Amino acid sequence: MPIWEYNGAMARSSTTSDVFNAIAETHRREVLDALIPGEKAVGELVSDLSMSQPQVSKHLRVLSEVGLVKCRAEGRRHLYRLELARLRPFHEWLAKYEQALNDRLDRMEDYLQELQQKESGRET
Amino acid sequence: MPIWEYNGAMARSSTTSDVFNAIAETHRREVLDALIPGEKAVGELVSDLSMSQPQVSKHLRVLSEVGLVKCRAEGRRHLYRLELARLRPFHEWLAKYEQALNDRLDRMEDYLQELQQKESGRET
DNA sequence: TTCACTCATGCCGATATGGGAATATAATGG
DNA sequence: CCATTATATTCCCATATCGGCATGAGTGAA
Repeated sequence: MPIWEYNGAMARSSTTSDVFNAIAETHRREVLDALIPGEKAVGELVSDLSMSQPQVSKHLRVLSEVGLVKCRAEGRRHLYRLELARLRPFHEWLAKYEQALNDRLDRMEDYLQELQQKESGRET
Repeated sequence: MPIWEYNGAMARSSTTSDVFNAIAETHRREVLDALIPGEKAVGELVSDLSMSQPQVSKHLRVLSEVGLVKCRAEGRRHLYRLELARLRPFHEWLAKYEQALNDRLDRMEDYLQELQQKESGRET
């Protein structure tokens, strides 16, 4: 279908280049977890987690595309390792909300202080 | 199709009760962002972000189901607010990796110290 | 009550995605 | 070169999900 006849119906925003989507899948998070102790070959992951080999490979590919893991070939084994730096977007996203929370608390504190000052002003 | 003839092909693990999946969608994260300043009605969200009303409502529903937002009815307006406490799963998940990172650094330090001791032992 | 307003749902089409099975590709050992 | 081991890729199906559109539901006002 030509793009100019585009219907308007489009599913999810064609992601998988997005860290948030990469970690959305339980199995993918399991793979990441399994890599915490350190570098592992695909086969090890397959037996550690109980997933099929193609399944693991595919998830590794997604994780790889978003940079959450890096691969190193050693002979015919492909060793994958975490790339923790790539969690940064997620970390920053989260931080934004903490910041917001703190700001709110600060404002509330200011408000309370203001109230107290008014109180003490009336008392003198 | 009867369940006992179940083929084996199953798409994603039927989520949407998973916080990680809830924030996987860009639009959903936009909704959350829009709520940072504070409680807002659906209509406000619709005009702030430029999304259709049903679209916003549906995303709010998902966010609601995983507890990331709470709703309060005021007349015919439905006011949604962030439920920051629900960000905790993210924190914990992230912490696991930061912990792992620190542990690795510690181990490396230990290793270096060990090396130094061996060195100094040989030097005496 | 009836109309207007605000939001939630249901239905539908298009698409993205995950998993299984089989197969291709790459590296190692004989 | 051939067999084996270790991964990656392809094909296919069932399902999940998104967005648009129309409609239903709840509340307030005339």
